[in-house]
Amino acid sequence: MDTKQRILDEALTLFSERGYANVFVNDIAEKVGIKAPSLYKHYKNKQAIFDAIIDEMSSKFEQQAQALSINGTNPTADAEVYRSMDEDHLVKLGNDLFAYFLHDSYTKRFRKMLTLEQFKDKDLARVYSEQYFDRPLSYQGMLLGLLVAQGLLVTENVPIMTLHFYAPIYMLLTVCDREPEREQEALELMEKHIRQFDKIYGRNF
Amino acid sequence: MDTKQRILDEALTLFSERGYANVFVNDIAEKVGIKAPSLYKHYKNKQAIFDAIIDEMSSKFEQQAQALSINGTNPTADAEVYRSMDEDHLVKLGNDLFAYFLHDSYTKRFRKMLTLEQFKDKDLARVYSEQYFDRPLSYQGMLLGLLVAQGLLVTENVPIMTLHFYAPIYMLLTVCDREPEREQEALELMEKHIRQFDKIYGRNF
DNA sequence: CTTGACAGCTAATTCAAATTAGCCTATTAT
DNA sequence: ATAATAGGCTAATTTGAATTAGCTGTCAAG
Repeated sequence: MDTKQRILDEALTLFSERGYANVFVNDIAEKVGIKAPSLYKHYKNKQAIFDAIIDEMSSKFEQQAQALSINGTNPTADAEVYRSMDEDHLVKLGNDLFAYFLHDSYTKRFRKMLTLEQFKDKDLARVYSEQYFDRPLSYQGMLLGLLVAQGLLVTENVPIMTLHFYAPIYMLLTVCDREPEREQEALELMEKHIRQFDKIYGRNF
Repeated sequence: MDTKQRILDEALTLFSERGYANVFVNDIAEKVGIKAPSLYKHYKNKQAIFDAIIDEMSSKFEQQAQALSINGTNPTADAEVYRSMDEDHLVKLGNDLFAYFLHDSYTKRFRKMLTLEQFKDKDLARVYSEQYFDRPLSYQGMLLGLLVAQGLLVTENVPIMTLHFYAPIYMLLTVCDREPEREQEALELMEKHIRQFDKIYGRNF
């Protein structure tokens, strides 16, 4: 990985741990293995590093949005995959989602960084909400909607059902971000949550 | 309010908007209407102001824990209140909870401040989780447990049901904290959430 | 082979923010 | 009445972090 990229990577790590203001260009340089002034060969200033991270993100999200969709271009094709969905499949879906959000290094660091910077301006607020509220609800709503269409889940209100599916996952995720030692506990709650979700919304027979 | 207290109050406001590191003692002094060096007559340094806020909080929470319990010392007395609980009562319970968390000035500023400082150290992480995860789940679990005992709600797993009740509320709250202009939208989702919650867990007849 | 751009370095420089020094006044307790 | 204290002020001082200046070696292109 070239220096320019390594700077972003190390900066992201530091920003996610301490927040922008508590990270010094010196810290970043040190992690990269160069001296602070050398950073300026690659980025105009500290803010430009931050901005580059946000930009890089935005494009990675585009890709990710595709990748998460198992067969992105054709939602009805996904339906095949879920035709035989049962509780264990749903648990797996939830666990995978949780594991991805929780352990994907890039995702995790970015989320933590945004958590610390979300109130700085409207743009960052927007990015956070998009990424961790609107988009997941919309994507999962689509998936769960397929299950409803299949008759595997029953509800009159898919968006609210989706909220019921996702909100606990989101909340447990934030717990793990701030207290990683509670991950096991969170995973157990996760599984119970999904099993109960399935019991509640599953076709009742 | 005396100066010492006003300092805490203005500092809390600023910390909640910008985070500790982005607030200068000068800013605090200005809001209070004194010069920066005068702050040091009241607090040893900037960190001591932050610490005092946290301490003050912790004690307010003690009180609050009592206040929230309608009849704190005697849970079974609460049961009376809820004997005739129906969907509209539940909506009101949720709305009140939401409105309190969202609009109580002190609570709101403190929550936002903690959001920005939660990764600084284990203590702060603990305080956040206690206040916005463990305690609400435990308290609401108690209340919802009463409704289950009354036969007004049905579940085999009260803690998970409580998660289903609270997690969406929490999530919508964080949305409003970062995008206050979405409050209306959040309130509507809130109400739908609770109505669906009631439909799901309510006795089915 | 030599030139220019790239990416590093050390040594300033700048600037802003926290804190301290030392003075003044008003209230309060003796 | 006066001495002590509390709480304010202005004017330093200190510190530390971001950035700039300007030098150097490397390597690829002509």
